[in-house]
Amino acid sequence: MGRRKIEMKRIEDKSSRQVTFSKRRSGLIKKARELSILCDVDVAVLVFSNRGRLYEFVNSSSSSSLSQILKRYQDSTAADGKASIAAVETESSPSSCAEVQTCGELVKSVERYLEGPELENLRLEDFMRLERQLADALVQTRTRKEKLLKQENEQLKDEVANLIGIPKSRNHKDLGVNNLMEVDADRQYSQPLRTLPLLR
Amino acid sequence: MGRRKIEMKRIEDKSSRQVTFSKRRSGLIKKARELSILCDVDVAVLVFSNRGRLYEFVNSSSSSSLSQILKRYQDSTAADGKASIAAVETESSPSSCAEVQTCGELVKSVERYLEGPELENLRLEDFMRLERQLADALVQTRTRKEKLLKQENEQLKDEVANLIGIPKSRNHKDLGVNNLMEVDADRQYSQPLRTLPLLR
DNA sequence: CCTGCTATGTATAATCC
DNA sequence: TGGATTATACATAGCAG
Repeated sequence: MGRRKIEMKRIEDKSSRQVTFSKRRSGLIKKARELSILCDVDVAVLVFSNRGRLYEFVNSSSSSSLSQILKRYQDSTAADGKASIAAVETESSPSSCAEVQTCGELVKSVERYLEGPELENLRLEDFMRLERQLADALVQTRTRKEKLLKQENEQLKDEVANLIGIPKSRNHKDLGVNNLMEVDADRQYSQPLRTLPLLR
Repeated sequence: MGRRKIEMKRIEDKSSRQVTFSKRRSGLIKKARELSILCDVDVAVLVFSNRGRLYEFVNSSSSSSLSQILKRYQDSTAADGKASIAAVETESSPSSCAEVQTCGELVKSVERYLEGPELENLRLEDFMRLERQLADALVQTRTRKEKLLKQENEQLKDEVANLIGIPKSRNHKDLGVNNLMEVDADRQYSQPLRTLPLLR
């Protein structure tokens, strides 16, 4: 991009490194702005100079959570290098869904193949393994999903049966229906039937 | 930068907006990587697609506080319903393999949906999402795998052509073959042909 | 929907002031 | 040290398969 091609390694000359930093930094931020505008997406760029100065770009329409995080980061660095930010406790959901946890574990181990430090270059072998694991995980997910859909369908059927089959008959029947409705609400099911087309 | 200059405003055509997003996103991340290397500084780029997917670049030598913040950010976004899926372009293998790294992070964030603390009871919705993510990851993995197989096949063909087509003719031809072998070794291909049956 | 190609528009390394 | 200039390398918009 300049008079001649440069090697992709740290520029040793301090002066030209500084010049390049300045030029490329503004170039990067310009690109980020263009991307966010052209494609209507949220983009954030953070550049930390060696002297600790932070240059950033965050498009304005960006979700508040992002800017909050960045703000929090700035605050924390301004105040104290580490510490101060509330740690997010990660605690897996205890019981239920053995299949799911299996799936999660599968996925976890698959992840290691791709991100493990020992793999400088990813090998074909790893992709073969990954493919199998993902396929398995997918099957398990589909199984679980279908089970949920089935449960839901049965509940809905009961509900319909109650509403249509025995209309306005007894009060305690209506009570039963209401209970089912409550279950649905608890589980936060939404637009259940619209999901069916995605099954396969 | 293309056949003609484009206006700096949202690209209305959905298809070309998607294409531009893909191209410019990778361009931006490439620039970020170059800046971090050439100038020896910490750089982070976060891009959120409209579908909620997160593509990011963070140079590996980045100060722990930065990566911690970003990691924490990922967790927080994974936790809320909006589902930003992390697709990290990690430093590990410098060039190439964007797809793979994307896949790895995809898998990682999918895992969060299953193990995240905020999900007391897993919802149908989550399984729908998970299914899609796994399917995507699977497709990406297959794509990458097939690409590797293709490359490898061509190299092997060349090699065979050199060995059979021009047997024992010239020394510098043999040298050519050796070079190809070295490429194979570099990329750590292993047991190539045994993988074929699993292709589909 | 991708993948690849090519003509062009941009970014920028080197240079000059 | 900080711009301005220029020759090149690079990124990418529009197409084609």
